Amino acid sequence: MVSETTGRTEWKKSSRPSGVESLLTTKDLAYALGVSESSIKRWADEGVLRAARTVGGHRRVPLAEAIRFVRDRRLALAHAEVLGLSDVAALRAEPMPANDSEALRELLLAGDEGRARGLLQSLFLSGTSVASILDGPVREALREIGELWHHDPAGIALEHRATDVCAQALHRLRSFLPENPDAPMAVGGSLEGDPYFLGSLAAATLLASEGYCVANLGASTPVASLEEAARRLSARLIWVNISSPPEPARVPALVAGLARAVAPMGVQVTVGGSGLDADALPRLPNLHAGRSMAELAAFVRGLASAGSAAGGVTS
Amino acid sequence: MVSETTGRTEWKKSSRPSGVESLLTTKDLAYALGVSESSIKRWADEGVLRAARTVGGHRRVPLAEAIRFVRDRRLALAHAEVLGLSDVAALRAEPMPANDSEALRELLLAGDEGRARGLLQSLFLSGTSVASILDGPVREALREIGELWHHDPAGIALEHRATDVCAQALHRLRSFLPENPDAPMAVGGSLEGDPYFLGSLAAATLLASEGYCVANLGASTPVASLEEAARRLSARLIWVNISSPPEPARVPALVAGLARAVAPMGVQVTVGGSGLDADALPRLPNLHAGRSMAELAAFVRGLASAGSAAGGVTS
DNA sequence: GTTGAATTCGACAAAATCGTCCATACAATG
DNA sequence: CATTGTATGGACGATTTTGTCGAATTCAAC
Repeated sequence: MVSETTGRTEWKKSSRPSGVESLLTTKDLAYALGVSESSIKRWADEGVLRAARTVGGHRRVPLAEAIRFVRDRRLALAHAEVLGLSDVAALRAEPMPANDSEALRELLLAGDEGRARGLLQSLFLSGTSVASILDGPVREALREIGELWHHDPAGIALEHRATDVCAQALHRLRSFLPENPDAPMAVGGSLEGDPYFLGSLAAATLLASEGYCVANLGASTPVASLEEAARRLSARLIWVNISSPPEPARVPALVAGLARAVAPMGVQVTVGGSGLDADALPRLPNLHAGRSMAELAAFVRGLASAGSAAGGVTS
Repeated sequence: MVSETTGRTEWKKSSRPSGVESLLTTKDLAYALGVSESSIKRWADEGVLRAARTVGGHRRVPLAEAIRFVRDRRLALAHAEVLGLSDVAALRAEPMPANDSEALRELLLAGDEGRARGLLQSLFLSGTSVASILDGPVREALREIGELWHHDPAGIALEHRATDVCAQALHRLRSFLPENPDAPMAVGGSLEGDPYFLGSLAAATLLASEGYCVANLGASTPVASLEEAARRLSARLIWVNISSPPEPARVPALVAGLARAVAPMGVQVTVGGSGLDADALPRLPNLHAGRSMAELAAFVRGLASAGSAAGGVTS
């Protein structure tokens, strides 16, 4: 079930351990089929769609009936992932994990690109913040996949494919975000020699969702290039993702040098990532470390608020 | 929904948040294409435009089918934004060099993400094959950008950003392609230690456009992982992208070993990329080198033809 | 249990689409 | 020039879908 206001995807848990049947509400089925709730109600009342009733009179459509209905009538699906995810749950004879992270991990391990994308997309469309999606399901699922299998070829294959699927999903999320060429500019990437591009892509997606105009330089970008790009594009913000730097000990000096170099331009530098030792960073007025996308989001919101109040940041 | 009087697209406020509907009504599609509803209805009834029906008989056109139709018939888009192609609409604003490669290069150098995406999308929509797009504008523009500036920080920044913009564009192109889970599977990536992901992404996009179900393992993937993924996913084809391998001399042995390992499964191995010395490869029945995406496309079409004619390849 | 927010119900009005028929435009042909 | 064939766009009542509202129900947290 997709909840619009709570912003979470919740799957019904059946009290019976066996023979569970997922029941769809009119809203969920309407969303999956791309029609209005009124139509679902009418079809159920006409009898063409067999719907059960709760004691209070609410319609509930068993998943199997929904699938039969779609197939019999040759209906097109607007959002197959709703039915699809439930389908996985039905096949496994147990509900999909209520936890979105577990659900995503299972889909990624199964190599189910479409439904994995669908899960992230439906989270986004149902109002979950990009920060929550990235800090939650995406980060968790990839961390677990990475940890469990980091040594053998099959594990590497799973991890690489999972990363690609997440990258696809993030690119599609970004295509839903409005673009504003007049928005303040942000530039970023991973440090030179750091091959992980997903952290930087995640930061780019987050900043785009926060209204920035984003230039992602991707993996293995020298700090000098970040500085140059920031200068040329008149960026207000630089993000640096640290995942697997070749020389962790040099990271603090590198980012500190970057922060000092761009300080005269009034540029803020934010650093984050799994490979970052935040405590090792020197304290500079325009250098900020964050452990999560939520923190990055909070920071840029703070910037925006200060800017709109004093006019200093956006000027 | 498209308002007739204002001529603008207005989204229902109570339904899901922003996003393009994946099922189009006749009115929406007519507005997007700048034709009458009657024409849409007629095309759908003739079968040249495959439309699903609602329970009550209203036509609904899946977005992917609408895009296929536009591409096949070389139709102009009057209001591309209705189809989620606002990048294409933005492209119309100002004149471009007649040469697509030059135009793309200029847009990438200017960091104009939107118009760069729009250019590639409009090439796709006007019927240009994915292979031609990749071998032409994308390859040319990136090659020139890479050659001109490969040493200084500004050049690296430009190249990284251009690569990211192209990656965005390819991901969006892929989102236009129909997905078929029953299609033959293809697996691929760049060799271990080779950090360039774009060549692999390009190959994945091309194969998707040729009807394959694609699993892209991305940059720096060990051959053992490619083999394992091919085995697990029952792939029919492996692509290997060679851009900047750490030890070029070992490449022939690596891919030859891969080809031999998967030969018993009847898997074909295709190798390509700017860093490949095709003549150094050993001759094996299931190992193929190609210099361009057009060659890769031709090869897989040959595979498909042979398979459908003799049943030997797909058996 | 009780409570409160979110969801769904039922019924109605409003809007969109259907199928069909016909007028127009244009090119090819005799 | 007249005729034929073909593709397009518009008009129409009938049907289907969608949006809206107060009241009732559900669900999770207390």
